[in-house]
Amino acid sequence: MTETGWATELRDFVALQPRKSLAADAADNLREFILLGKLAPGMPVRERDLAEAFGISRTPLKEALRILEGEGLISYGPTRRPRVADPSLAEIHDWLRVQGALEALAGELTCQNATEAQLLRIEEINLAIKEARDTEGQLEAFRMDMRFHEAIVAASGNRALAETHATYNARLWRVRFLSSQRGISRETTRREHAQIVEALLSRDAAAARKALTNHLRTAESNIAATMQEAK
Amino acid sequence: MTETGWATELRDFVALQPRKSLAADAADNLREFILLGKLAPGMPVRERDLAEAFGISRTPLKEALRILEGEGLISYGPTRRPRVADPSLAEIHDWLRVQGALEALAGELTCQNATEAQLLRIEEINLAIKEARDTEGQLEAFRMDMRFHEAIVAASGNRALAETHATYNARLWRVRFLSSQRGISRETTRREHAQIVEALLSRDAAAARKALTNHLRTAESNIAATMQEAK
DNA sequence: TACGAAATTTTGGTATTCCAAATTTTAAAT
DNA sequence: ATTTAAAATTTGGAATACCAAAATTTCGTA
Repeated sequence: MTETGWATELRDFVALQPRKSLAADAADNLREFILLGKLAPGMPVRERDLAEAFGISRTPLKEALRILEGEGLISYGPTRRPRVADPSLAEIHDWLRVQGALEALAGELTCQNATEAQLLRIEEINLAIKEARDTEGQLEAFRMDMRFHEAIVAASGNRALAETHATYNARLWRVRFLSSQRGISRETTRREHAQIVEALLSRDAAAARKALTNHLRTAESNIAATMQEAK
Repeated sequence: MTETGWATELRDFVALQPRKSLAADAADNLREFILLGKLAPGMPVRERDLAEAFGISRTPLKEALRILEGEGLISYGPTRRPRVADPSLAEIHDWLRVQGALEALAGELTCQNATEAQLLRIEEINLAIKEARDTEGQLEAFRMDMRFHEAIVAASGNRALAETHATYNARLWRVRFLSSQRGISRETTRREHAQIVEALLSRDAAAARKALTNHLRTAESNIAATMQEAK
């Protein structure tokens, strides 16, 4: 009997997502390690050790390092030796400015293009953040916060924007997480998120741009404060 | 005799620039090929053939493909087979929006941070564009135009912004080049460039943002027209 | 002739190996 | 004890070999 119907359909569906490579897996795992601080910033990365740790050869591991280089999590020295990135405050400042511009654009586009359902989903996530703060741990609440911003960018309908934004999110994840741990300005965050949601729901592009830009500025000073006292 | 003085200094200086790898070279060459249209958009890329053509093995060539993937010049299908990217008008539209946001930010930052010398250099490049249009060929004039925008972004002093902008430049290079070949709206370009330079020289951040955003809108409609009639 | 299945070829992913550059260690000289 | 040169080690870059998945061709059957 020739295969037909749902079986074929399911197989095609599965086939649509590119089969994950060892390199992509390693990149995911390594990213997690770096973001959670299990690999200290500035620490040299030895390909052979890491490859052995992951149980893969150097070839895919090298590729994983390249991926993370693109995300700013791994940096290469003048002699091509990789190490865990250790961005200065000035670099992070630069990243936040770009991230701000991207989110501001996302806000505008989302006001224009998002479906009503997408906007409601954004509002929903924002409400879930508060709950997560109480019921789940800090980390889960932080993850929810990231998802809030991702949802806004996704709703813009601009795939390139979403991808570029994602790489900046990766670079900034750790420092933003540390900053959020300080627990300052919870009330400020709540208010700024409310402003963002309100602007989006009323599809006021200018207000959305303003609210998101302002939100990033706040993040900037929080991060600066965090890094100062960490030093 | 122990090596000292200028010899050591020179060696250290040379050592500072990362030795370029075969992969980086191949990426440069391949990028050129794609941008000049010697590899048609949509064409499948066979690693073995290309590696042989470049006289290198597949290992560094593969890496070169990854680099160009990051720049949007190579895309991978569901079965991990690489091909020369063939962006739709919708995708290009998305890219231009992001590029616009990046340049708008660059305009703001340049007004704040650029040295006087950098601003004069930007003005100088803009003047050189007109000359190149007469004395040199179209391609040289186009390259000068790219340099104009690069100089603005570089003057912002934000390295991450410059890098991200560069990747979008790479993606958009070919379609912008084709669009510029149509030769329409030379006068419009001249006027818009003048507005940009004026805003920067007077360090009027709001005006710079506006002028650059507007310039990108113009590029957008030119490109749309070019692609329509090419189809 | 048209269709489909099986055999063949092609292709990218990965492991292994070798090599040159860079780093570290060792040892000798002052 | 300090410095410097040479030897040994470590490290990333690149070539090669092999494999499984995918695409193509071949060939038999209706």
